[in-house]
Amino acid sequence: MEYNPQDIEQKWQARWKADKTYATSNHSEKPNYYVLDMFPYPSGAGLHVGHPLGYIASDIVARFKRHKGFNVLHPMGYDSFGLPAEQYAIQTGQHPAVTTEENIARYREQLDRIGFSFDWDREVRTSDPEYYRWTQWIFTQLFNSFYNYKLQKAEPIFKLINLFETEGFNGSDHEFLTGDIEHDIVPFNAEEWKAFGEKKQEEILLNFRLAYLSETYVNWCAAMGTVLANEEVKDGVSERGGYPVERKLMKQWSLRITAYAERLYNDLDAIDWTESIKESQRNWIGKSVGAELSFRVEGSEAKIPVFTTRPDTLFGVSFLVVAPEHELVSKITTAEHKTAVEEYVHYASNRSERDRMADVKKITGQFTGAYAIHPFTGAQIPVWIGDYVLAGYGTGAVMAVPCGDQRDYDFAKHFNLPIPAVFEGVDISEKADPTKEARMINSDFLNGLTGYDAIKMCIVRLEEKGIGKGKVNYRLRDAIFGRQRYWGEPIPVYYKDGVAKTFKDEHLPLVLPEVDKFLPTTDGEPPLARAETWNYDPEIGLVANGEGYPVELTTMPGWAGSSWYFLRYMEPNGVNNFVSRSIADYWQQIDLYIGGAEHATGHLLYFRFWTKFLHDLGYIGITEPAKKLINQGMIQGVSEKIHTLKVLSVAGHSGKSNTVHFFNGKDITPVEFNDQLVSAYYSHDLKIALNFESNEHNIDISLTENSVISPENMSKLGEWRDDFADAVFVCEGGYWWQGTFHRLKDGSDVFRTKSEVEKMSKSKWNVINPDVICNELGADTLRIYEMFLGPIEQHKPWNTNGISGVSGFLRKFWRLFTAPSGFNLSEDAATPAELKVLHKTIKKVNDDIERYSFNTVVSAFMIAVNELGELKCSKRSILEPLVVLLSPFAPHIAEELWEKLGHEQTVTQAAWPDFNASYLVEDSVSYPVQFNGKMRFTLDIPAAYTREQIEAEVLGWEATTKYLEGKAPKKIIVVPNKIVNIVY
RNA sequence: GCGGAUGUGGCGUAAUUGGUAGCCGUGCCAGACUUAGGAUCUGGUGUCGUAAGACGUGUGGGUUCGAGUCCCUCCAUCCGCACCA
Repeated sequence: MEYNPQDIEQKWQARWKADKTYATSNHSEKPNYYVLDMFPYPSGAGLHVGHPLGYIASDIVARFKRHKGFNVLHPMGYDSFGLPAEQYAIQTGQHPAVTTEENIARYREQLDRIGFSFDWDREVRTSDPEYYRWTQWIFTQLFNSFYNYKLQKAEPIFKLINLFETEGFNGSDHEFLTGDIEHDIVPFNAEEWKAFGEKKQEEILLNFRLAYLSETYVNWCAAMGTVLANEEVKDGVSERGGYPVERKLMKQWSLRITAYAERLYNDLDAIDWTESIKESQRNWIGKSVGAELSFRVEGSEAKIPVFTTRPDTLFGVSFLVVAPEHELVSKITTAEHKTAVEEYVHYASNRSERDRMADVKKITGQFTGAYAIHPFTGAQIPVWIGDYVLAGYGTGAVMAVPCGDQRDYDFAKHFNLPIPAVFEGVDISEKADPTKEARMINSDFLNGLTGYDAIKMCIVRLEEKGIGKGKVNYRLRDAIFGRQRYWGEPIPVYYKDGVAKTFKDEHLPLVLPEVDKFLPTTDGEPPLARAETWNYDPEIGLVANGEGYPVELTTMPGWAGSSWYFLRYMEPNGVNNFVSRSIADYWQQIDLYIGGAEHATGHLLYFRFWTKFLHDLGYIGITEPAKKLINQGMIQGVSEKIHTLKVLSVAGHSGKSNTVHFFNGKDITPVEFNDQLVSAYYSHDLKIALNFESNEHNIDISLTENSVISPENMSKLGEWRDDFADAVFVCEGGYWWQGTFHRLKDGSDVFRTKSEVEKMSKSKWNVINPDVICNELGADTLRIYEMFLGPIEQHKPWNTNGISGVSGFLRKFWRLFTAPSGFNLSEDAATPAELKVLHKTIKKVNDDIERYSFNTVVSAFMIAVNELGELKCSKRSILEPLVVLLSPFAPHIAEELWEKLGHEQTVTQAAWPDFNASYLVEDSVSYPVQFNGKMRFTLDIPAAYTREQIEAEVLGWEATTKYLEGKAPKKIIVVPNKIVNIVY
C-alpha cells in the first residue's frame, strides 16, 4: 500500500468542505484563540510559493491550538480594492469587479489545494458593498469626532459644539482641544459662535474633526492621476510604477492620525512585535522632545517660532533660518533684499523633492535683511532663508547653533557667519559637536551646567519669561485619505452650499456607480464624475445629477478596508453593527498575527490607529489589534538572465566576419564575430570572457536547468516569445539561430544564463507555482518543506534541493503503519525505548510550536521516524499519538491514517497527546569528567544520584586519584545531566 | 549620519538557562540489492594529520573552570529612516 498524496488530499479536502469541519462558533466553553493572516490582494498572477509561507505557519498554530482545546478563530478574506484591477480595467474595459471575482476564484482554488483550515463562512472582501458600508460608516464616525487631548481620546463632535455654544473657544483655556498642534483659529465666545452661521461654523469644526477637508501639500503623481500617501512614495517616485511625484497644493480629505501619535508611540511597549517593526514605527512617528520658543523680529510685529531639541544651546545661536515657503518670508524681508529673496524662493520651489534629496550637500540660502532679537541677550540675530529647513516639520524655522549642529555649521561656514562656542573644552574648529556631556560656557545662567541639566533649566526660564515652553514634536503627518480613482470605497460625503456633510447611516453603503470608462474626465475630474446618479438628497438617498447635492468624487485609499477587517471576521454577516460589542469582547485581540514586514509603517500603523479610535468611541474593548506579530520572510525567486550588448559602435557591419566594438566600461575592444550581433543575445560565459557592458533580460526559468538552456529548449525560445523566433543567441563557439547551432570556432555550444536571487514576480519569469509541487509531491510535502526551509522570519530563495528529503520522510512515516504488508498495527505494550522516542517528540513538537520554531519541529519528526524505523516499531500506542502530532503540519496524511486506525471522528477533534517526562529519565547518565576544563573520561552514574553522591562517586574513581596527583581539588563543578569538572 | 537585524561545514540550517559545536536535511564518498533508477537500505563526511592529536562558530580582545551564546573593538551583509532642527 503506497502513499499516494493526490488521492488522499482530494478526498479529505472534499470532506472538510462538505462537513464544514473548520467552522467556528462565537460561543464556547473553551478558551479562545484568534490567529490571523494578513489577507492578500488577489492579483492576476495567482499565488506563488511565497504567499503560503505565512498561511502554513498560521494554519499549524490554528490546528495545534484546536488540539489543545481552544476555540480557534482562523479566517481568511481578500483585500480586493486595488490599483492593478483598475489599471487592467482602463486597458481592457473589463469592470474591476469582474477581474477581482475571477482572481479570487483562482486564489481560492490554490488555497484549497494546500489544505488550510480556514473558516470560509467568515470570508470578507473589502470591495463587497456589505463590507464597505461599514468602512464608510467608520469614516462618518471619524468625521463626527474630535480629539480631546486632555482625556487623550476621541469624542463625538456634538460635545465640542455644545462647548462652543456655551463657552466659545479661547486659545489657552481650551488648549486641550488642539494639543500641541499648530493652528490659527481665532478665539471666539459663545455669542460669536452662534452668530457665525453654518458655513463659518463648519470651517472651524474642520480644524477638529478626525476626518477633515483641508488645503494641503500632497504627493501628486501626474502619471497615475492621483495623490499618494507618504508611505506610497519611495525616493521621490511612486512605489508602484516608479512614476515621478511632485508636491502640489490640493483640497484633500485627511485623517488626523497625528492626534494619536503619542499613544501609537507609547503603546508599542505593550505589544509583542519584533523590535525592528516597532523601531520602524517609532522612526515614522518621529517623536522628539524639546522646546518651542519665539524670536521677535526687530522693527516688526512678527514673531518667529522655532522648535529645538537643544534649548541648552540657546546662547550659541548666531542666526535663524526659515524655510523658503514660510509665510513670514514676504513680511520680514527688507526692501534691498527683496529681489534676491524672491529669486531664491522661486528657485527653491522649482526644485522637486527628488532634486532636493539628490544634492543634500549643496548649501544654498539667502539673507532676508531682517534681524531677530535674542530673548535673553537682546542681541541682533540675522534671519536667513534656506532650503535645508523644511516647511513641513516643526515650525518651519530653526534657531541655528553652528557649534552644535553640523548643518548649521556648514551653513555658517559657507556664508561666513559667526560660530560662537558654548561647550567648555570642545573643539569646533573643524566640525560641530552636539555633545551633552560638556559644561556650558558663554551661556549666562546656564554656565557650568552639563547639557542634560541645561536643557531642563532653560525650559524653566523660557516658561517663566513666557517666551517658550517644553514641547514634543512628531514627524508623523496626517494621512491623506482621498484618491482620484475608481476602484475604492466612495467617500460618503455630499456638499451642501460648499459645506461637507456625511451620508445618513440608512443610506449606506454608498455603492460604486457604473461609469463608461475608468479614467478621469476630460476636465481632470476623478472617474466618479462620470456617474449619472451621483447627487444626494438627505431624505431620499442618491438622486440623479441636477437634483439634491453633489457627492464627493474621490475614493478611499487601499488601506481603509484593511484597517478594521480583523473585527469583521468575528461577525461577518452582522447587519446592525460592524461587529457587536459582545462578540468583539468575546474574541478580544488577535492572539497571533502573521504577515510581511513591508507593512511596518503603512497598514500596521493605520490598523492600530483605527482600533484605538473605535475603542475611544466605545465600540470595542481593546486598544491594540494584535498581541503578537510575526513577520514571515519573503521567499525569493531565482531568476535567469541573458545579455544584450550595450554597443558603442559597430564598424563595417556587413558580410561575415565583422568586427564589433565592445565597451567594457573603460576600453573599447574590437571583437571579431559573425553578423547579426548587435541585437543578439549572449551566453553568460561569453559575457564573462569578454567583459562587456550589457543589458539583462529575464528568461522563463522553466526553460533553463542549472543556469543552462539545453539545445532542445533553445528551439522553444521562439515559441515562448515571438521576438525570439528570429533572434540570434551567441555562445562561445558559435550561435543559435532558429533553434540550430552554427559553429564558428572551437568552444562550447552551451548557452548559459546568469542566475540571480530577486523578488518572485510574474514580470521576472521566476515564479514557482505551489500547484506544481502539490501535483508532483502533494500538499503535505509542500507544507512541511516550506516550514523546513528555515526560520519563518527569514528571507530565503526558493530552492527544491531538500524537498526529496521531506517527501521521503512522509513515505517513511506512511510505511511505519503499512509495513511489512497492509495496515496492521500491533496492540502490544510499548517498550521503554519506544516510549522514550514518543515522549521526546511530544515535548519537542509542543515546545517548538509554542515558540514558532517550525523548522526544528520538522527535524524532530524526521528523527522520530528514523528511530522508530530502527526499532521496527509498529505499535498502536506509539504510532497513534504521532499522527496527532503530525496533523497540524500534514493534515491530509494524518486524517487518512487516523481513519485507517479506526476512528470515526476526524483527527481535528483528537486531543493533543499528554507528555510524560518519566519516560525520558534514563537509568544512568554518562558524565564527561574534566580536570581543569579538559575532558579526560566519561563515567556512567545512576540518574537518581544527588550532586553530593555524584561528587563522591567521581572522587572515589581511581582515575581521579591519578589525575589529581595528590593535590586536593579546589572546586568540583557538577552540571546536572551534563558534566563534571574538577578544578585543582 | 541615526536606528534595527544577521554572520556557524560545499549548501539550507541546529544547539530553550554559558556545559562534549555542527542535530535534521541536502550534496558528496563507499557499499548492499538491482536489467535499470531521480527507488530502497547500510556506513562515512568541519579542517589539517597515516595516526595520536591539533585547530575550528566574521576579526581582535575580555569575563569564566568552561563562550556560537555574556561584555568591549573592528569588519562584512541586509533592512528601515534620513537636511526631522
